[in-house]
Formats: sequence, C-alpha cells, structure tokens
Amino acid sequence: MDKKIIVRMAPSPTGNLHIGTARTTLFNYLFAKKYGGKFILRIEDTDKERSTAEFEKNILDGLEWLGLKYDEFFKQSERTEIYRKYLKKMIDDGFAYISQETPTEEGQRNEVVRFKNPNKKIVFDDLIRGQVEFDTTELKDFVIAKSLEEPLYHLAVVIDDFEMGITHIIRGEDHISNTPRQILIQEAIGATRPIYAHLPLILDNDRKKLSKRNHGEAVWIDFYKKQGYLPEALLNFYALLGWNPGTEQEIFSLVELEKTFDIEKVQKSGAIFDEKKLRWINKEHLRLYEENSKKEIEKRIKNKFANTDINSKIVNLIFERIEVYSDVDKLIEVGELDYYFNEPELDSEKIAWKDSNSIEAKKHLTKILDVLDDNEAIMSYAELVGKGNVLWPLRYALSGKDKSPDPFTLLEILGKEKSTERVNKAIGLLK
RNA sequence: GGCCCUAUCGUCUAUCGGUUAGGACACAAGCUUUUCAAGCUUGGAAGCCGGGUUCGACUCCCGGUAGGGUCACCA
Repeated sequence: MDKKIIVRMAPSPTGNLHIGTARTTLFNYLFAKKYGGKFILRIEDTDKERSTAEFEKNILDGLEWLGLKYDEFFKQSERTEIYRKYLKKMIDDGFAYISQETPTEEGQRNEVVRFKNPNKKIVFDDLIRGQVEFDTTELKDFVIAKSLEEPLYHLAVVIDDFEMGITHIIRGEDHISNTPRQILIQEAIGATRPIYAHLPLILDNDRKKLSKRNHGEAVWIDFYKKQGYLPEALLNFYALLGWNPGTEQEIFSLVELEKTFDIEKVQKSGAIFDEKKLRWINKEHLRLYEENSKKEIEKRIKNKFANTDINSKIVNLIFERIEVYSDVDKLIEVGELDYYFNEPELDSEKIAWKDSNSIEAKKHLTKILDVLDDNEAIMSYAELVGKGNVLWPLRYALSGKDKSPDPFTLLEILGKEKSTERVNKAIGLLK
C-alpha cells in the first residue's frame, strides 16, 4: 500500500476519558507511528444534550498526560454544513428520505431523516477478525439525522471518515455491529471503504465490558493518574491487553511500542483488566526512571512531614517497597515508616525473640550497645549466641514495629546517635 | 431472543500440523543480616466438548457448549 495511512480516534465528550478509549487511542497512535501515517483526533459531539466542554477538556488533558499526540484535530459540532450538504444529496438521490413519525418518547421529532435500506448482504474484511458477514435487512430504514442540521452518529462518522481520508478504522469490538450500516451509508455517498480493525474489549473480572455503572471512577484515566501511576506504565499495560510482540519482552517505553507494535498480532478475544499486573508493570517503570521516582517519593514525604530531614536512605527504602506513588502515602498513613519520623513506643514484651527472654535480650543489647556502628561485630556476636536473640531485639528496639527493614538498614538510616538512644531505652524497659 | 464475535495455566499470553505446550503476573516453598519489602531459586497450574481432515492436531473444517458484544430520534 503506497497511500499514506490516516487513522483517527473519535471520542464522544459525554464522559471522562475512559480507559477503553485510551487503549483504542494508543492502538491508533501506534499504528500511525509505525507506518509514518497521520493520526487525527475528532471530537464527536453531535449529541448536544450529552456533550459538555468539561468532558472534552478531560479527554484532551488525559490524552496529553498519556503522551498520545495527534496530528490534526476536529470537532463535529463545527461541521454541520458539511453533513447538511451530504444529507441533502442523499435525499435528492433517493438514498434517504424525510419520514413522518409518531413520537413514542419525550423529545422525539415528528419528522426525521431515515436511510433507505437496500437490504443486502454486507461482507467486510477485518484486519483482526478476517471476513465478517451481515445481512442488513433487520436494520430496517434506520434514522441518520434528526433534521438537516442535526446528523446522528452513523452519518457523521461516515462523512467525516470519507472527508478526512481515513484509511483504517481501528476501534473497539463493540462497534463491529455498527459497521454494516456505516458501509451502507458509504456506498450511498460514494465513499471508499476504509480497512477495519476491531479490537478486543477490556473486560472486568466478570468478563464484562468495563462500565462506569459497575466500576465507578476506576474506568477513568484520571483515577489512575490520581493513584500515582506512570502514564507510560499505563500505556505499556494497555498495549499488552490484547497484543504482544511474540517475544518475551514485557516492559516497553512508548517509543519501543511504536517500533514493535504490529496490528496483525492483536488478539481476537477480550482481555481481563488485571490490576496486579498493572501494579507490577508500574513498578518496573518506576525503576526505569529511578531518579525521577525518588524525587517524587521525596516530594510526597515532604507533603506529610514538612519539617523532617529526609535522607536518601529512607527514600531508597521506600523506593524498594512501592509499586505506585500512592503507596508512599499509604506507608506513611498506616505507620509502617513511623520509626523514621517518630520515636517508637516499645512494648517490653516484644523486645525479646520468641524463644529467648528479657534477661537474655537485655544482656545482648547491652553487649552490642558500644558497637552499633560496626555491623561485623554485631553479626559475629549474633552468630555466637543465636542470630534471632540479638537481631530481633535490636530491630525491635530501633523500630518498635512488628514489621520493618532489617536492623542493619535501620542502624544506617537512624545513625549512631539515635540508634544508641533507642537501644538504651529498650534496655531500660527490660528487667 | 435475533444478529455478530470469541474460546491455551486463576489472569495476560507464545505456539502459525510434529514442542517435555514456553514466558509473565498472581500463588506456594526455600535462600538471604531468623520480622517486612526487594532479590534469587524451586514448585503447582492450561489446550471447553464431540465429530471429521491428516501418518500426525492446541493449531484446519463442521457441530455443540460456554462467555461476550450489539440491537436509540447515544456515540
């Protein structure tokens, strides 16, 4: 094919940027990049009642945040003249007609424009699914416009795709049954037929299409942004939902995806959204950009503890145990990091290791009190009298927590002075 | 219900007629400065069912079953 590839994403601003929309956008974007084509963003706001400027902004902002850039931008609400012209011609040519109706619902018109269905068999090729066949008879004479100035979805889509020279339509599988009526309209206006590729859907744990109704905000990109996911990790995850390169690589930057992506390798069946895998991918991306990640971690700590001195050791430690930035806040909130920010409150019962006793613990802690800056000395003593008998009391004295990093890490983070203080305090609590 | 799409470990997937059916997430166990995290090692875990085609089917064909999508004067 030597014609330049042109694809488009056509979201409707009747809701915030949905993860399914983001995923479809990504596939369009990757396809265009791969073949040096053009990627158009078109806002489908023909429904004036449901479309809002806020939703449009949310979609645009979201795509920008994700890093999915488009080459051209259109809004259907600014193109009514074009649709009108086509509509008029369709009516003149006998492909459509003005129909008198008896409204059955509020807001319905007495007069709409219907498409004159030729009732034929439509066969089209889908890049992902192969040949798909439909009989359009059951579609009847469907409505394509409320009036000459108010085109409906199917009409506007077909006209725009034709006018904009769209060569490939890459969209969700939920549109597959829209395809035959759109092809019918194409034939009526003499448009060339683009190549279709219907992507498998992103499913929830019940194998159902992800819906706002069942999942609330978790279907919006914003939700993941707020959680502190990295845009590139999100993209990486979406790409792997329904596609894989055939190699064993799983972590990709956007640029790598651009090079590797191949629509022929897209899966046919729907894929369940697995948050655990997303978190893992995000962690891997966090590590890819270690410097930035650590800066963000520091920022988040400072948000909570403005006056605390933050050493790089605690940042490293947090970096090692988070998957998403919001985990930093969580660690602080549940108090897992309290040993760093506050003096620990010790429970004298917990100081000794389970098969030891407080007399022993006191002895061991006293013994190592003078060598707290000498890991080897502590270790060799611990090996002599039993590691748990020394290491556990030490760790607990320093952290006051059931769970914490190991004593040597703690010693390093806290420094000699603080450590000595805390160990002394523990010794004081023991009989 | 009609029409359409789909079907490999719990999940995402590799396999494009001949493999001990591979990897990743998750899970379990072990190792480590006896807790936690990370890391490393190991382990369990899959071709929906029934017919064909073929020397040989996870792979091709047909049927069934199951799941999903869609049936607006929304997109």
